[in-house]
Amino acid sequence: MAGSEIRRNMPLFSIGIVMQLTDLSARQIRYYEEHGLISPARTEGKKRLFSLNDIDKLLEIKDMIDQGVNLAGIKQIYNVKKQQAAMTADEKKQAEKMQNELSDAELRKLLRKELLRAGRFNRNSQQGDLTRFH
Amino acid sequence: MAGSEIRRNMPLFSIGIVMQLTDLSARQIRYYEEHGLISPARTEGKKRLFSLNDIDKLLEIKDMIDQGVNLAGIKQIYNVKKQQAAMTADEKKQAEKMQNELSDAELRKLLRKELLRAGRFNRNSQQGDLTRFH
DNA sequence: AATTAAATGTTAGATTTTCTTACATAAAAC
DNA sequence: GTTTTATGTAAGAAAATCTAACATTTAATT
Repeated sequence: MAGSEIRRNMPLFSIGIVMQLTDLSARQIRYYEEHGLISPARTEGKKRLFSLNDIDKLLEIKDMIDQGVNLAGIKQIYNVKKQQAAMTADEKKQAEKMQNELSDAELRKLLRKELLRAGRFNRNSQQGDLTRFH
Repeated sequence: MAGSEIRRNMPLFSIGIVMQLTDLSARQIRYYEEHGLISPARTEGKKRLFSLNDIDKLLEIKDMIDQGVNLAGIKQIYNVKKQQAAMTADEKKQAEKMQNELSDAELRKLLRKELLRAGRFNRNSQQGDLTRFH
């Protein structure tokens, strides 16, 4: 599953298509980029080109937005995910301990407010559903 | 495999991307369309939007061109394919018989000239290879 | 070999899409 | 009741694509 990652990161789609596929406005998509949630590639002429992964992520974001999570929350979630992905198995155990003890105050506040608001969360697979497209 | 057909026919790609993916010039792509080999969708503003199937077909065309088949030959090949696809099993038997007897002169000429020029043909799977992209 | 036809390149001007920036507004947070 | 957040909207510029025409090269025909 090495080549598949490349393929899913290949910049292929113009913003117009992504709008249709995600039902997001151009404004929304650019705003999410502005806040670092996605980083679509660019053509020489600076037009955005989105990958399948970008679209997946936008669908995830849309889901979270629909569930009332604000951008700050979404950012934190991605930060957490990223850290976890970068951690080896036993680093994770360490982190779990830390999480339960002295995680920084702001993160705790956010996580409590955004994530623990009912079990509406993790209900669905961590991944935006793009199976209908390819 | 019903939905997958829909997905593969979904108009998603601008001509710029298709150029990169196929290594064909815009002129070539438009020329092949002009001659009915592909029929990409259009945006409201008349810009072409290509599907995965369109791209596959262009890769097939490119292969055939590279092998020295001219557009007339490619057209015939698609005509034959299309007919075959539209035929039921026993219609096919019928057709095989006919093929071996009284196919029209021009088609014979073309097929002999273009198709039977060595076994360079059918060497590769009938399908443009797009696996690297999705 | 000369001529015609097929396939592609190139250019020009028009149109469409996307870009950035700025201001406007509704909803949410404080 | 302000501020902040998320999104809408508009304007002007830049990029990508469009069609149509003519130019060039390669292949086929006579």
